[in-house]
Parts: sequence; C-alpha cells; structure tokens
Amino acid sequence: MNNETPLSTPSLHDEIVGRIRDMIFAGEFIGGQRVPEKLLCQQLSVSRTPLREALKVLAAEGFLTLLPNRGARVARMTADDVDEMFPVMGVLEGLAGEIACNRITDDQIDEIRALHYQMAAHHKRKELAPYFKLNQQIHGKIFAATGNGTLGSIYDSLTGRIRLARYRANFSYERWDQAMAEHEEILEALSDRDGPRLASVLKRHLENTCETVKEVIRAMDDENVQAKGAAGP
Amino acid sequence: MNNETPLSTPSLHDEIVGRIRDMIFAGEFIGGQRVPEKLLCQQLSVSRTPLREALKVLAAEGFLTLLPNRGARVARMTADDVDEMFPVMGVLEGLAGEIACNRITDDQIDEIRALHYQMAAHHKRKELAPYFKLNQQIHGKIFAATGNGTLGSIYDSLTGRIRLARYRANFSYERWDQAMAEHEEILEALSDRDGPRLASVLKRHLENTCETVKEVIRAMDDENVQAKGAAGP
DNA sequence: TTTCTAAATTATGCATGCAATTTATCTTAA
DNA sequence: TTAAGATAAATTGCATGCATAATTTAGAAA
Repeated sequence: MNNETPLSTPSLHDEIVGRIRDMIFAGEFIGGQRVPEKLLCQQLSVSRTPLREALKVLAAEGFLTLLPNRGARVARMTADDVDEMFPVMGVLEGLAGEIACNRITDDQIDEIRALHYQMAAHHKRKELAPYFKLNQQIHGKIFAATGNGTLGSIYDSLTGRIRLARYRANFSYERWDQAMAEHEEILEALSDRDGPRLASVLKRHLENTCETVKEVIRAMDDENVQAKGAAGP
Repeated sequence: MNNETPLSTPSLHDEIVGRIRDMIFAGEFIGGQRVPEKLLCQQLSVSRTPLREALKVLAAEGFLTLLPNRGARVARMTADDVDEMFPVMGVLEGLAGEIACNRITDDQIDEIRALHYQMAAHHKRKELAPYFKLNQQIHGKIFAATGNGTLGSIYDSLTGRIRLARYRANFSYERWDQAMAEHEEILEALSDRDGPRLASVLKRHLENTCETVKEVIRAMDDENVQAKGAAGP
C-alpha cells in the first residue's frame, strides 16, 4: 500500500532513479503528463533534494523532459522518434551480431537457447509480459556476448526509451508469430556463429519491432486525442 | 580572476553542467582526480544543491564517476574504452554518411566546404586548437545533415568523452597531415553525394583518430605513473 | 455567459544546516 | 621505524526553508 521501504542505505538518489524508471516503464504516468515533485516525494517518502537529483539524471537519460520552472514531464515518444531510433538500433544490432558471433562461448549460446525456449513457451501460451521480459534478456545477452560495454549501454538506453511505448502493446498476433519465427532464426545464426546472417536477421526483426511500436504509439496518441478532446495546449 | 558572473537567470544547474563540462574539456582536472564539491562551489560561486544536480547529470553523461560518499572523479578514459567506442562510432559515422548523402542540401554542403577551408588554413599554420574546433564542427554538420537528432546526440556523447583525451594531444604531424587528406576526401564524397564512399572514408578517418587518441591516453597514463610512483590501487 | 485582470495558491529553484560517512592526523605498541 | 588503532577534521548525503516563477482561482467588466 505504502512505499515507505527505508530504501536501503547506499545512495538514495540512485535507488530513486531506479524506482522512478520502473514506475515509468510500468506506465504509472501517462506520456506528457506533468509529474509534480511533491507527489513523487510522498509516494517514495523521500525529500525533494535526492528526488530532484534523480529527476535530472532521468532527464539526461531521456526518460523525462524538464521544463525550466515548469516541472518534469514523462518524455513522449513520437512515431518520428522511433523512425529516428530505428536505423541507429539497426546498425548497433548489426554490429553486435557480428562481434557476438566471433566472441560468444558455447556456454553463452546455451544460456540464450534456454531463454529462447522459455520465451517460446510463453509465446505459445500468449503470455505477453513474460515474453517481453525474456525477449529483452535475450537481446541483452547478445550484446553482453560482444564484451563491449559501451555498445551495450547505448543499446540499453535506446531500448529503454522504446519500452515506454511497448508495454502498452496489444499488437496483432500475426506480428507476434513473425517475431517468434525471427527469433528461431536468430538462435540458429548464433549457434552457427554466422555473423552476416545474424546481423541480417536482427535487422529484419528490428524492423518488425519498430513497426509494432509505431502502431502502438499511434494508438496511444489517438486515445489521448479522444480523451482530451481535439483542443491543443 | 573570480568567476562570479551572475550566471544569467534561466536554470542555473544547466549552466553549471555546461561550465563544468567545459572545465573538464579544458583539462582543468586531471583524470581520476577527486573533485571536491566545495572547490567547484567556490569556483562557480554557487551553492551545493545546483552543483550536485549538475554532477549527477555529468555522471549520467559519462564525464564523471560518482562514488557513494566519496565524491566525484573525472572519468578516466582507458585505451580499452576507446577500443570499445571505436567500432560503435564507426557504424554510427557510416550510417550518418549514408543518410547525409541522401538528404544534404547544396547550402549545407557549402557550409561544410567553408568550414573545411578554414580548417585547412589552420592545419597549414599548425594551429591545433582551432583546427580541432572546426573539425568537430564539420563532423557535427554531417550528422546534422542527416536530420536524425537521436543519431547526432549519441555521436556527440561519444565524441565528447573522446575529447577528454584529445585536447591533451601532441600527436605526430604525419598523422595530422593524413587526417587532413582524409578530410579532403570526405568533402569530395559529400559533394558527389557518394554515400558508400563517404561511409568508407569516415571509417578510415575514424580509425586514424582513434589510434591517435589511444596514443595520447597511453602517454597520459605513463605521465601519471611517473608522477604517482608505480603503486596503484 | 464570456473574457480579461488580479490576487491567491501552488510549485519550482536555490541556499543553508545537520547527520553520517569517509579521510587525515596523531598516538601507541610491536 | 613501522603498523595499527583511535580521535579529529573534512566531505558527502539528505532535509528543510525561503525566494521566485507559474498556475489556478476569484472577481469585475463587457
């Protein structure tokens, strides 16, 4: 009911960053809506100083937009933003695929395979949330296998922002099936350590994902327009 | 003598972020050295609250490392970090080159050409600092020509971190001449709107740059080892 | 009723103060 | 002389308070 966990000692603001990030991912704030500091202070039972430090960090990470003297708003992702992010994520995934195929160990492949089958099971049962989580983990493992932390963190930051929209998804089951089929290919290419093929599949998979995300965003926008009426700010 | 400029009204912490970033670029703090809050407060004549907010942002941007209860240190760039960043910047520059060639306007090419000739003049006179500045601007303009803000900001963040080392450079003049020659090619490819060629030149140019940066880092490390003695935690 | 204006309320930005942790200094024993 | 421990100083983390800017509300005029 109340979130008054003592927020274990080491570095409160870091903890707050994580918590607010999770709240954003969980969709507790509607995109573009103003988020008063006071409210968050109460919900997290902390004072304004560490909270404000956390807000600055989240803004630097791109999850919030800070307007001077006008508070924080959840960064709204537009279809245009996704169109911008897509080619960037494309080359990053391509690069990751190439490097991963050269460096990945058998154990790492086995780990990914295990995650893959778990994910396939969730797909079969149409359990969206755990599917997404596993999906995220698999892509994460591929980037981890590159041993390139810079590459991974940039990718994480981009997917993190994508997640703002993704969790609201109720996309078409065809697309989902398609995505699952692509993941079969990803696993194959990885097992064969076929870098070019992996890069190509990842790119195709990404296009699929991005289309889905854009549809979700459009759906959300329509919702908001309906909710607020046609008048703009 | 004193920096007590009133720091014009709108959002002090943002101003502070910029100032500290500049101070870091200017090499006012030696890599890895502890930076006490109090000192910065005095130098910028602000109180600790906005300063601390700025530190958090700079840490999120990767310029500082914040150790809990132990203050801020200037992020130290290792040769390994550069090795990680290089392939990422490579695919980003490649992507930027391709997109820019498809979208750049004649006016934008003319702007870049103008900057290029200015830069060439500074190269001829061996004026390093203005050369770097123009160099930075040219690459920035190429990314701007893509019209992809996401791509540009990721690139900026990476080059920003590279700059930590670059300004300390006293690299070989051969390398510099080589870099200048590559820039001639960049301008040509851009004028011809030859995407693949531009991507390739940019990549080659980047390899050159990264080698230079790594040498600078190694030189700095040797300096530090000499200064501190061989013992290190 | 609508619209413009002005006061009141609220929220944000920054400075200061206190508690807790770390770092430096000094003592004491091996 | 060095090493370990205890104490003192300094630094960081967080909470609170006040000033300023923004938003809401109330009121008056059209």
